[in-house]
Amino acid sequence: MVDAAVALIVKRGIPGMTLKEVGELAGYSRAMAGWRYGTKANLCAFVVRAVGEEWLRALNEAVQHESGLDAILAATDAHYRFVRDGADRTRTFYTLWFDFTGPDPELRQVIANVHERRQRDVETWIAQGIVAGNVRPDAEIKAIAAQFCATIIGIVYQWLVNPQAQREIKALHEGLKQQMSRALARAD
Amino acid sequence: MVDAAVALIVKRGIPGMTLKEVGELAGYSRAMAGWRYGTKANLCAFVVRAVGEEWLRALNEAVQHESGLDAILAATDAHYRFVRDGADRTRTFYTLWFDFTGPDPELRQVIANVHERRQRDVETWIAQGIVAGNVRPDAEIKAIAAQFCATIIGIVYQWLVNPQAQREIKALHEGLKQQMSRALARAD
DNA sequence: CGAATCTTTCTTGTTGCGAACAAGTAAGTG
DNA sequence: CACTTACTTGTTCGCAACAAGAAAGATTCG
Repeated sequence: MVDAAVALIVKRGIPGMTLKEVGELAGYSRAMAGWRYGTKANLCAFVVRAVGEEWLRALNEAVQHESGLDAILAATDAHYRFVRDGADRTRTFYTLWFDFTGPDPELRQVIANVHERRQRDVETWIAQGIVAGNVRPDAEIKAIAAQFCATIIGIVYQWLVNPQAQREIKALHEGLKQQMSRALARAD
Repeated sequence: MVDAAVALIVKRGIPGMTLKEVGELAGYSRAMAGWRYGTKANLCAFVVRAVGEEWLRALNEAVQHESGLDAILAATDAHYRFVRDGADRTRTFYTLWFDFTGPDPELRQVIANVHERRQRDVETWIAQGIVAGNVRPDAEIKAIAAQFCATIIGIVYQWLVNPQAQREIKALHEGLKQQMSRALARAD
């Protein structure tokens, strides 16, 4: 069911993903998706949560043994791979993510949660780096973490608008790594 | 008519902005908006172009006499004011902007244009700064400009999701200025 | 063990709303 | 009086949302 929704959103966008077709593509009847998820918004939220969990697991695995700047660099690389390899799911995830900026407070909450979790992870990495001594001690943790998350979102946006430009997406991730290095490296 | 569309999008999001209500809110009949713009997508594109032009004028005015790093800092400040003062129009602009990531190639073109124009402006500022000597000569113009634009978009995204956090939006703009200073300042 | 009921899972039927279009009307212009 | 422009009412089609039913187990009780 999630796969069907992903396929349709990638192909025709959110308005083009009809509950009818999701049901039929999954091998059921017209109203199946509507019955199981109640509303279209619910199905969307479910997809975001499903892919979000997947991504979080992949991220944890990639960063596991790192801390400080290294953790952030590893996370950036993992994000790039996520975009490159899981293109359809990642695209759907972020398409919905951007769509949830609307006025529905419940949907907003879904992304607010993922977003805060993400930002806190980054803050933790920086703080660990300070303790471990491989990050400059006067780094403004919250500000830099927020900057990192903002830039990731901006990069993803570019990719959504222009998926062909693989090369540029790669370059943007590299640029972000460089920027974080400048911001966090000890001035030894 | 544009005002009516803006008001409705701010209040209820894009799906909640119906052509019927736009027409009626503007003092006309049910089908007025549909008749004048043809389709809903057309009306949206029109609004984006209208607000985009407005913003470009304001930006030119703000940056006019600056170049190099100073131009970028002035542009960042202008963007923050745009968010702070023209909240409704700015919000609508970016709400549509994010929505146009869908599969409709014509709508994509609208943002691709604005986006490219923006990025080229930034590249020009940096190049001018190199010529004038107040930007380090080995700065990677395209990469840094792309980074700047990506971060702006990321910042706006945060604002769309959480409009209350004025303080944080301000901080993100300041952080961006700092980041650009680090990337462009001469290493004298 | 087997029949009756209950629950889960899915289907067809229906309603309401919005986008898009068609056909019309009422102004003003040449 | 033709003719254009600016707008309105009328209609169609598709989708989301809901309601009511059917079919296939699972559960309970004689």
